[in-house]
Amino acid sequence: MSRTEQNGTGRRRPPTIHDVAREAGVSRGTVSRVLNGGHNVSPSALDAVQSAIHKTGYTVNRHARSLITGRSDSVAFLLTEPQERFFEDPNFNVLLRGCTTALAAHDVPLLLMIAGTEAERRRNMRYIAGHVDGVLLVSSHSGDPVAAQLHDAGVPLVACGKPPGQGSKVSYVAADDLGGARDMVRYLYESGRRRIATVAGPLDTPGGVERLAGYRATLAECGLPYDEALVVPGDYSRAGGEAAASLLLERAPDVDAVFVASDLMAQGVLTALEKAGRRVPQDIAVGGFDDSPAALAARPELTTVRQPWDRISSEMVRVLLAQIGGEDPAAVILPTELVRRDSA
Amino acid sequence: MSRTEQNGTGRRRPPTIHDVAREAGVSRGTVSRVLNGGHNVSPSALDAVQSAIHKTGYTVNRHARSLITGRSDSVAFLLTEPQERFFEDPNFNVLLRGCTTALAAHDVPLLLMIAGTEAERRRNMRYIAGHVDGVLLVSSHSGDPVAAQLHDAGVPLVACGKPPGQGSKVSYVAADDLGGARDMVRYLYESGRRRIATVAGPLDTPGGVERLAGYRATLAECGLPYDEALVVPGDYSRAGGEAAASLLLERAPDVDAVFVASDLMAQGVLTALEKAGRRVPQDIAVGGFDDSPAALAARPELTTVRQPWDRISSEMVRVLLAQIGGEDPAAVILPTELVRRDSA
DNA sequence: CTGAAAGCGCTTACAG
DNA sequence: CTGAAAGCGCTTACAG
Repeated sequence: MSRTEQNGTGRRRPPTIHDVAREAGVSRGTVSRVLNGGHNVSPSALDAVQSAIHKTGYTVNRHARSLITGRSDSVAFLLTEPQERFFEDPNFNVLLRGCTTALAAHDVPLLLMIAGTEAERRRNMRYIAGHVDGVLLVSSHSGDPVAAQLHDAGVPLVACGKPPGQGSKVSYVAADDLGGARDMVRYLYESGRRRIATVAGPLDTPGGVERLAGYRATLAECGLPYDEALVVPGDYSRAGGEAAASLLLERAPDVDAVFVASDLMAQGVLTALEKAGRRVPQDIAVGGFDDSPAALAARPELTTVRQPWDRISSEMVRVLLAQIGGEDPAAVILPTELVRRDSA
Repeated sequence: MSRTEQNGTGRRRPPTIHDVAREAGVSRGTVSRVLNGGHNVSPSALDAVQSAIHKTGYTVNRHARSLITGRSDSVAFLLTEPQERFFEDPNFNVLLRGCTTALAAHDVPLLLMIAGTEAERRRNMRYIAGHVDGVLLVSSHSGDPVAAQLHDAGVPLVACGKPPGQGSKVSYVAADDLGGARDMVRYLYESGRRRIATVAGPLDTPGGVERLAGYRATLAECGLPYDEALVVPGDYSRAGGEAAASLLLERAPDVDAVFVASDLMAQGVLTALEKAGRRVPQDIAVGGFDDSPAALAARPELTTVRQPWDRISSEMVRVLLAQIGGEDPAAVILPTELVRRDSA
């Protein structure tokens, strides 16, 4: 039975470097050199090998390569979020798809790992060390030890958003939360609003903190007083936004604008305002954050702050691959953009 | 430098089967036998190896194992949907998470592959053959050739929903779409509705066809006439549902119930009915399909047909792993359940 | 039940 | 620029 014939299982035995070498009339070492950049290979040998590769349909056996290089040429996308948030929040999809696509361009497969429970987290950590070249980490809890653990284990890592309490040892990519919040609040001010409230994100997440800081700083810049009654914390969920808005209307019935720290919460805010009989934007202007699919699904469509998800995911991938290649960690902050629609 | 000391890169050199064998005082072959089920190993050797594994912190090098076994011990989750649907439809998240978790229980990593374009599809197909033991396929287009291609390439495969035109050669797991539609339509009938319309799914998808068939059959069983004016096709998107409902109100203003083939479309239907000033469920009852997170986000909350996503994903994984292990393809149909909430 | 040995497909000094 | 050779960490007949 020749090497390329059917074997018993119905799968063909794929060609190896040896088949290519024989076909090209060179040694296996030369074929390998061609595969790895073509350095120290004569033009004629290069040519012969390339057409032999084409003719045989050869593709490298990654297991054999990984065994010797010690690299897996794959990357994990590790999500440490409770189940509900992953299902509800469209931002994760955008990010996951962006990273998958950006990695595919480098021929690097993405292993999806989800750690909703402590047991899953341990299992994933065990797998990561030694099976994956690096990790794209999506996690927002300040209590989450996974960034520190991965860093300590020497695993190349880039987080989406600044991991709390990691100083600058860990790479991350984030939008300019503070600047985005500032743009929105200034926009509300310039459209004549003077009682501007905010539904904040969780204050144990860097994004939540920064957006609130941007709100507060801009109020000061505009000469508006900071009124604690106008600040309500949220949890990035739709239901949380609705509850926050109800509370807000109770505490400050004269509010004329709300900056909401996420589009999903803003959807909840819209629901609460509608129930309360307040018109948006006539009575109360509502500004969101993210420009996620939720912004377009909302009624009215949300004026919001766009996070550049495509760039966030491609930068995460770029920084991670660089780090796997030996570069030092880096933090990347990307600008946001105010998107005007109907809610403010 | 001993084998377990730091090397230059800050990573430790992980223990190998050789370290375990030395520690346990047996040969590497015996260690390997323990690793692969412990057959033909004496109790005392088993014991020595197990504690040596524990002591050294040994984990198998999957690359070395794969090189020799020819298996990768990994599985691809291949999504061939246009970008928008993946972002909008929460069903994908539920399925993706379910499969990830079910595979994790078998220590099998999931490679996420997304093929939105023809180029991505080709790249993924090239990667799959030889790098992955099997594929979980999520794709609904009747024109999609990927199921046939994978099958022809001899790659173990299980689809979510019956792949169009594949006979019974390809394994799949699906909900009982026809039965679910029947339950809903019968429920609407029994609550007194007599002008029951439907917003159907795409008719080039098996789910769309089956749910429509269930609608039609139940009408007949209830002695209601089949009126083409009451049947509007949709595309599983929210916007499509809204458009369909507008059209429906125009064609049949006396409609008193709508069975909508997906929750996301049902959200759009609710929006259109609200705009038209129709109360739900008083004037018009609305029944959805999926029991996705969209059903709970809708106002009023949707009465719908639950697809058992947890079981669908775990069955997909079970059937795929069985097939990788040599079993024949199989089709699995899972029962649905009517979930009563506020919209009908 | 066990060990010695071959070999999976590749990369990489090494010597020329 | 090139080939011969060692070796990555494992599994699996084979002989005992």
